[in-house]
Amino acid sequence: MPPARLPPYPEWHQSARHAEGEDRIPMRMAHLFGRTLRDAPGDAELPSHQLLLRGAFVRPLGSGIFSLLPLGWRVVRKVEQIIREEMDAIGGQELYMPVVHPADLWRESGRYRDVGPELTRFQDRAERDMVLAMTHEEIVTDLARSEISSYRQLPMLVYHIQTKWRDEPRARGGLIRVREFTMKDSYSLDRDEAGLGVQYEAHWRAYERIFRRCGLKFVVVGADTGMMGGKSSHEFMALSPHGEDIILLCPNGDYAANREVAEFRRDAPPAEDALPMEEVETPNTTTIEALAKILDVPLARTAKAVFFKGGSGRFVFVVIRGDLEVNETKLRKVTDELTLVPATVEEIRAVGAEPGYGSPVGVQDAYIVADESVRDSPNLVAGANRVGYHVRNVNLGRDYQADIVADIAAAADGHPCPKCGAPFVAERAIEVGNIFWLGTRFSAAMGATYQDEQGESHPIQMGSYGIGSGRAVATVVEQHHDAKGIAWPVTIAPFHVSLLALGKTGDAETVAAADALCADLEAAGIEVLYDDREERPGVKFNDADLIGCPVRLSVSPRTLANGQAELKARTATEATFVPLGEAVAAVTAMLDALRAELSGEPDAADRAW
RNA sequence: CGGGGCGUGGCGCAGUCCGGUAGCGCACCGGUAUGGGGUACCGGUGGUCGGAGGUUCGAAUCCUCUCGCCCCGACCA
Repeated sequence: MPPARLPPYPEWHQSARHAEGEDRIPMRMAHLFGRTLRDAPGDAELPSHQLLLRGAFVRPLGSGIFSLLPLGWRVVRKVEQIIREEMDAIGGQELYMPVVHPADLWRESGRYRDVGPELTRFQDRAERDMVLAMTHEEIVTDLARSEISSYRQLPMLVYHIQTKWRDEPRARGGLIRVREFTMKDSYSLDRDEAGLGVQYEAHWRAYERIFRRCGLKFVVVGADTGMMGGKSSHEFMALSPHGEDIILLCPNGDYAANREVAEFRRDAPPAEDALPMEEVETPNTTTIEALAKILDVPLARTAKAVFFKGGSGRFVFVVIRGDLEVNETKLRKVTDELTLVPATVEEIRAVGAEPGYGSPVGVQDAYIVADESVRDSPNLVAGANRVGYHVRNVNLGRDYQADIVADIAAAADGHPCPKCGAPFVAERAIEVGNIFWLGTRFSAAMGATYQDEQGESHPIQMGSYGIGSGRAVATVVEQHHDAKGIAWPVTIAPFHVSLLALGKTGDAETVAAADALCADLEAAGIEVLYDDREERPGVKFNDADLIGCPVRLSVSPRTLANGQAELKARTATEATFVPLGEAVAAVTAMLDALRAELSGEPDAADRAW
């Protein structure tokens, strides 16, 4: 029966959750919303996914949709607070923008048409077209054109931390790739490219500080601009064997790039005189490897044909040297196709080619794209467009013409760095942040202009800069865990200290000592997760290791016999004992030492690139 | 979207091929002992087997349709 009215203060201030005399409620494990799991759900594969589920940080609601339980939400908020501090430090102003947008704004920018089904479109009750925000360039640009009119107002930097929705074709990897997610997006507004350059660099530095403060090891690489358009983009890639992206790193630090855009040095093979074409019989030889073997030539002396159907309907016929792979991102760019899908057998035959024996010689109604490698390599073996036959000594220019000759080859581990020639190291990585040089891509399309000193109007130079906070949290777990569980960097841990009351349940002396420690720690500004449950010590130790607070403090009849508490860092192998009266000071010192390693300043341990 | 796999108490799984009316471990509740690395034992609560339809005397098991989830690929600020 609900009360008719509240009893007078202070009685109502006390609840069943308050212990005698308490004026605030500690976070007791017995009342933590969300319980830890001994076994991870069977469909979780990544360490971060398993541990965040087992530790009661997140729960799935649907494919790529998660609830954040109290522990997980605390971590995310701490990451976001770090982001806020660093954004504010470079002049950012936080604001808030809607997640539902009128489609007309997206039509103005052109993205309503250009972006695929990952943009969710729907109609409201009045049958107006709407979209769910996957990012907010249109809204910022719309705000800018009404709020900004003079060069005197620039430069400007606004940012927001909000939910976005992208209907990914395939969510995967737990929190690494989700459909509903929170990200920080900032948008810079400048009068010219020089100003944009300053803000681009400021973000670069701020991002380095943010990720260092979160304890992430990362590298910055050049990247594709994708659906954002624009001129330049860098990605902040956290190294992880479970990363979706592959990045190529020069061991001398001269170059680092996402495989999607990575260039590599092409050493021109020795010149040869073009020899006459010569057809050879090659039965059952539909792969380049088989061809090289049967004719006993290196892969680099063969030309491979790869067939795509472009979004425009064009048949794209790619010729590349046999030892290289096609990079579809580069190919999309040079062909100006938004999408490329592998061509079907019927489509291939329709242009006069034969799957497995394809050659650009003699095909029709095809857009022929040749990689630089086939221009520079004479006398290659190509297909004969006829089952069971290939042709030796095929030469671009003499035997066929290409519509474009360009770099469309995928860089790979061991390829030479374009700057210094040293062999690349390929690493898997997770993209935790990116910065985009948009230029006037949106402002020109949407009419966001300012007037200069002469009264002339110019489009605003824009940049956009994103960090996925949930992905960053999962990535930290990928980099900071062991067989027992998570080991949070102190800067983003859900609580600073796991306080364990061990020994016989209800032992008055232990409970009193632990209660007192809890109150003293909290009074010192330390966040405590207090394990007061009626559980065996092993259960508490295992849960503390799983949840991963950076410091563990235990009291039990055994430690109290010496007037001590046991202190252990999550990552340490051995515990130490401290007198009860010095426990708070010892915990504070340990936390300070951990914080000192995560100041955001460059560290000698950071890798050169 | 193509290929593969899986949906049985909160979690992990068995049972499905060879229909007979649901089982094990963990968790949870009560109890006894224990009390520093997921302790032991006793006694319990909880599911009608993703959903719909069909075959059958009888369906978790067979058939049809459907929904959802995971993995690989395609795709992806």
